[in-house]
Amino acid sequence: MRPTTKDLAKAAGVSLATVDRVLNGRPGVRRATIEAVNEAIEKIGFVRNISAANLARNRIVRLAFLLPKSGDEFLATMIRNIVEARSAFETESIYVDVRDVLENDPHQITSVLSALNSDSVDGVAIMAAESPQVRDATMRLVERGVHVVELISGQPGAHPTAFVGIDNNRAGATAGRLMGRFLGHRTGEVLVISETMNARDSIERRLGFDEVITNDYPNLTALPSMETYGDPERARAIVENAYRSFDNIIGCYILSSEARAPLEAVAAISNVSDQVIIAHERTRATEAFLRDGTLDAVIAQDPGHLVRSAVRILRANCEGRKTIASQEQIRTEILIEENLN
Amino acid sequence: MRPTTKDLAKAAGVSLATVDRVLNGRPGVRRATIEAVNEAIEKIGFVRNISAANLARNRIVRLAFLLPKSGDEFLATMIRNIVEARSAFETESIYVDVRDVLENDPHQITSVLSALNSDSVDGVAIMAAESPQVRDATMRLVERGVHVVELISGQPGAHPTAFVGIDNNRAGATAGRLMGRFLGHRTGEVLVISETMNARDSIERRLGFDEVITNDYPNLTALPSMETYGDPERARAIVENAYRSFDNIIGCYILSSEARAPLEAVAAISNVSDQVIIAHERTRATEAFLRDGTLDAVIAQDPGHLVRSAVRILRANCEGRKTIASQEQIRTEILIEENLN
DNA sequence: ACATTTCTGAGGTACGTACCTCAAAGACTT
DNA sequence: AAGTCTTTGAGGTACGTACCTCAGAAATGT
Repeated sequence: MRPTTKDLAKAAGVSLATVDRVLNGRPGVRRATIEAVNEAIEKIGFVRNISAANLARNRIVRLAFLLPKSGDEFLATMIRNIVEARSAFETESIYVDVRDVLENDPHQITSVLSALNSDSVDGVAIMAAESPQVRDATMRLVERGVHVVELISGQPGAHPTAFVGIDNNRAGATAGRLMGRFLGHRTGEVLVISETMNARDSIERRLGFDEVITNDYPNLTALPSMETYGDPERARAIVENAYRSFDNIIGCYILSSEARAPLEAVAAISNVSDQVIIAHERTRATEAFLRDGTLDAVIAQDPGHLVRSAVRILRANCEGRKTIASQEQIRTEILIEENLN
Repeated sequence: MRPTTKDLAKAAGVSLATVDRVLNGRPGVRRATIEAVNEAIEKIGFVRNISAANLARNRIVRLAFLLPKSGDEFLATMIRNIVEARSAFETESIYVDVRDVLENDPHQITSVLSALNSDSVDGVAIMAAESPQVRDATMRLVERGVHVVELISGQPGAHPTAFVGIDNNRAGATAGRLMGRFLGHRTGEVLVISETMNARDSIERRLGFDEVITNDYPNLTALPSMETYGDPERARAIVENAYRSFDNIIGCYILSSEARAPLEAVAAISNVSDQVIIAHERTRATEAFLRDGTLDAVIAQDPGHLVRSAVRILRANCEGRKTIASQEQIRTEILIEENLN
């Protein structure tokens, strides 16, 4: 049978109260006694019974996801994953709340963050474009005792908080490699479309993409990033303009998570079967485009994994536990038609 | 505050004892009463406190992994993942045992399975080549009250047991598509190397591969499968023979999980940079070959995910719970150098 | 109306840990 | 040696569920 605190007390030659003080880091125990208890823990292989601890603590974990407010299909998928997993979380006394934050408004994000404190929430997963204000507000939130993970796009600088997401430089490089290999020896231009190049993740993807193309594929010319600002009209306009200006576009890399509008514009204006088109994130739209051959590959991260990973990390932080590192590594997935499931 | 069984009893207008009978499926409750309790559960949103339940039950879950005994690096990785996750499992009162089963010996596997019963183990994850004997033994094991999942390669036929692994047909098709796209318009032969073509997974991969090559790449000829029988000497011999017999080999697909020996043979005999080489499973060897450019792509399934998924499913089965389906879907991953983490 | 069976209630103990109080032992200071 | 401060022990209650017993109520059959 698994040893209990009682066994531990006996093994360490101390009382239950002292064992309790050591286990829960309470004051008033001599260093020598603490060490004796720790040695006994090693010796008898004591492992805290989490069920009993949770029950005794009667503690719940309150988490919040702060997500941009946008019609983005990828975001909708994220939210769906959170909602789907919610009942499973509640089973473990984890209550997850989703809050919309205005997109691209550091001021509003900051005010939301400032309103949070450890009385109302134990952990927060933040998905926000980088900005000094957001970063500072995050720091202060951490100082107020709230655990934080950064989701998908991290804030720059020294990180006291965990990051949950893929390495965007690597993701861009992956896209670049596939573009180069799928195009073979063909010579021409590659269109690069982004919602905005102000976001850290877009910049990193672009850098990774360019590095591969520049180094290994002299036959390809990656055009300057064109920004849609999330506007389908504008997307269509810049795509039309691009295909008018360049007469040998043989590839297209859409590096933001909302691929639908740019893809539809490209499909409407050019012959997609002559081009290699690569986008990001698995959504209903990108899946459909993969299946009908419009898209050649999708670089994706699993939203369900992102959500569960963020929750696991926050919970572990709240309870002072460690996580299985390999389980929290978000993979940069390559999707083609054949491996959709 | 979260409602407890006491609240539930009050809401349903019955006693705690009756609530307990309903919740744990004990006999001696009228149908009408059961329904009243279930309605009250819905109404007040009662969720069983798992911590308390586990504590009260004081029940542990004993699981066993039955794995082939082989020097296979992929298997070693699997075992490493099990061992690494073990302490995290023990935290949740799950005890995992790993047992070696002789490879390719249905008789021995069957005798091991026959020796198992619900007194010594609650759930078993089996990884074994298909055979009628193993299948029957599995069925009998299930009848003795032991939960079973089939790992990586499932037994054919009607499945009362869960399967944890990828769709090998899809995996083969994925390899075929990448082979075709990476080779572009080049014309030539593609070598296909397998440890054995008796295993279900190998056959399925081959079928998926051929379907894509045959339908979409008339410029490519997939050669008949060559079997190494796990013998490096033999691997070298058949590879040498292949490159002597065919003078225009431009691709190589290694479809079994042990890619090292065939890869080394191919690298020693031919010029790998002129060929597209695709293998399965992420191991130290395939990672190194991806990094040095020998391998062009790897089709993989995450061993850590396999292990955790098998354990989660078995545990849920033991406790009569459901799992989050999407979490247990093992992805067919495409790995190139750029997305190795 | 009776006996019999089925159903329900009341009450208890147990699981292992957290957290509390109070007393007492020990260490240290002057 | 007396006083103060630190450390330890003993004992308690609480968390929410599982599982047990036994008595009594309700439904069923004759």
